[in-house]
Amino acid sequence: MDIRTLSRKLGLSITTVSRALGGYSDVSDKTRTRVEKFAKKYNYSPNPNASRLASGKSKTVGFIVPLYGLNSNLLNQSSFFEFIAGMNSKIHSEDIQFFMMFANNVEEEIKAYEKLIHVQKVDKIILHNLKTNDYRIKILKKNKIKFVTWGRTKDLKNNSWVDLDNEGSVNLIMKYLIERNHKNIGYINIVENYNFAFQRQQGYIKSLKKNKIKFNKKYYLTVKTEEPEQSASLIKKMLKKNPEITALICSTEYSGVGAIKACKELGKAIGKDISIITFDGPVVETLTSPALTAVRHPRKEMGLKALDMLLDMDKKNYKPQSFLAKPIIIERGTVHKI
Amino acid sequence: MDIRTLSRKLGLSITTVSRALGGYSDVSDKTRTRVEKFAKKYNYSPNPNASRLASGKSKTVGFIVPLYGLNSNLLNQSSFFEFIAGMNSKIHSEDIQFFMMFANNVEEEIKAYEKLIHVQKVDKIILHNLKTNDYRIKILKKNKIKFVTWGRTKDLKNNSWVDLDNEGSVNLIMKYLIERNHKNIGYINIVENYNFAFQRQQGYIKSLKKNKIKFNKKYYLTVKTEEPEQSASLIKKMLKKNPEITALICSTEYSGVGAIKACKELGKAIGKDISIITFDGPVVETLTSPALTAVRHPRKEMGLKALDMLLDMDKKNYKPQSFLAKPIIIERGTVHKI
DNA sequence: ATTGACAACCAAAACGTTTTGGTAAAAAAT
DNA sequence: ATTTTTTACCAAAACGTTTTGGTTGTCAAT
Repeated sequence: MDIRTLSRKLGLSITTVSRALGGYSDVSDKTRTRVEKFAKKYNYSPNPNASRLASGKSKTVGFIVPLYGLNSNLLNQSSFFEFIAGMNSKIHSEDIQFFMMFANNVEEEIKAYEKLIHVQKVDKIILHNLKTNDYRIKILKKNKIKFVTWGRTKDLKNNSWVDLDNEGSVNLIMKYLIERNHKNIGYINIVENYNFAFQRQQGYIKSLKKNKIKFNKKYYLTVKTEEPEQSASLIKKMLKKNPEITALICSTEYSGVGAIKACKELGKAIGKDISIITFDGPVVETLTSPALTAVRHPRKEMGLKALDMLLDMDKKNYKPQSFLAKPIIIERGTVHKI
Repeated sequence: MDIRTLSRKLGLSITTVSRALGGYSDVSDKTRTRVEKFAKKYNYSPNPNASRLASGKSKTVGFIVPLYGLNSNLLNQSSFFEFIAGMNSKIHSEDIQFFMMFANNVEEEIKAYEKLIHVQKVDKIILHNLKTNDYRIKILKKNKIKFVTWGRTKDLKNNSWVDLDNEGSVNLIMKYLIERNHKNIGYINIVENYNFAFQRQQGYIKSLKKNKIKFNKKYYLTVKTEEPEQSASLIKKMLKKNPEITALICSTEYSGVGAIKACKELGKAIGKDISIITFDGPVVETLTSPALTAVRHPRKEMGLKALDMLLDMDKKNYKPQSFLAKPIIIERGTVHKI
């Protein structure tokens, strides 16, 4: 069914049918509802290619997935695909399409953006993993392509972004632990030149202050790798020197695994003598024994919000927005009450 | 740059430019190379929407990701996204686009297929997770949409598919173990009503026969869940009753984790007294201690092949194809030589 | 010298929409 | 009663390609 035959059935012009379905005000309500009825009846939906061609709008959201450097392990991170699933869920209701490309190195990435912009003519892009002075920003601005970033950045003013609430999640954990009478709380972070790691460190320090607990640097350590072994040995040292520690917060699931190992080796009963709580790593959390109590971020929601913002940008009074994903705690029994 | 201005610069008609770039034979080689040169110089590439509209071909590959039932945990399975990355890599070279949708329940899935076919007018689809008497097959055949399946099925004759070589991978493992003088090899499978589990069981039995080792049903067990604990307790029992077992093959990374636990609890030195080898679970394998020796399937390649097949279907002499992904072993030290 | 085949090109139609620039009738303002 | 505005509609152009159905000129075969 195309618009021509539909308009004939209705006894209307193609124009009127198009404008009725497009929501224009120069169609009477009576006619509009009639058109909508017929469209539904005959299962009409505009040919997307014709529509995009005629309107000059591609209605395409671009998204490039880097698989190199810091992101070479990305396919193993389910959180990433939760975000994508969140964005994509908008397809069900909105007339948009996605153009996702994977890039195995910088050259491929640059070419991918070129393709997105000049061949596919996407009108919107979701950016993530921003670097300082990011080359992509220039390209996007030059081509006047709207974008939302996943992750905050100081480089950009007045842009829309979504991000994890890292400070908030540490706050949440601290509150959770302090309510259970923990005071000597250790934090195992990943090196702070990761943005999220820095934010979590800040959250830890601020939370302590708020609860009038002195920051003890002996309780705070950073690891460089994602290897559980490294964490394990550092944690073991920390716990040996500071046996008064009753709870450990681990910034990654890898250090969570390390923490379990360290505690076991020291003969500490997890969830009895010592508590462990970790950040979202859904695949790993339940494989440890005991399964890890963890903080979970609603990444699907984050993806959805990012797309909402992108779609909102077409509206007249659009103002930059931001969204912090609020975490929740999933209890599994590695945290005890004193 | 559009084709009109390009053709003017060349002093040729639009038709000739289009046909030159389209590879038609009614253009002289001289002209064709000239056209190609200019196209490159002026960075011309046809507007995809105009092209799709005029040709009546959407050049779109559809792919629906179920996130319910058996697949509710899919976003946590990196292997899945490796497959997608493999398919998508074709975007870099071919003039195609993907239309991926996530479905949270059957209703959404059905609607998603409708959308794919009637709104987006995809001309090709990759199907996976086939059920017997799958409703989707009927829809696709009715609408004459070409498809390739991920996973073999007996329901279909003469269709193209890609799949893991489950029997082959068990063969590979058995050979690997037997070369290291193992004879009493245990197998921890998941319940055999999963297709892949059945194929692996067959591989195990055939491999034993080929190597003239008697199948001992005491060495073979199946687990129902993905919980390591369940595997651990069953494996412990098995090893207690049959201490002569020197190697364990685990069909999932979850039972791999269980196996490690069981062996530790029995005081067996992994990689010394007993060997453990598991199937691909990249996130988990390296988190255990010791890290697990595992079999890895090239799922990216599988995705790529699936797309190759789909594209080949447009050719004249197309015949159904199939592709079995050949596994490799990643050594990490949980397998010893006797 | 005529015919047929072939090579190389092209004008115009087609694809299915949206948008532009109207018109006619009805309603409101003068 | 006339003019202006508003409402509700429409014909035709535009979007940028591909495809159809040619034409023209060259060369070989008759």
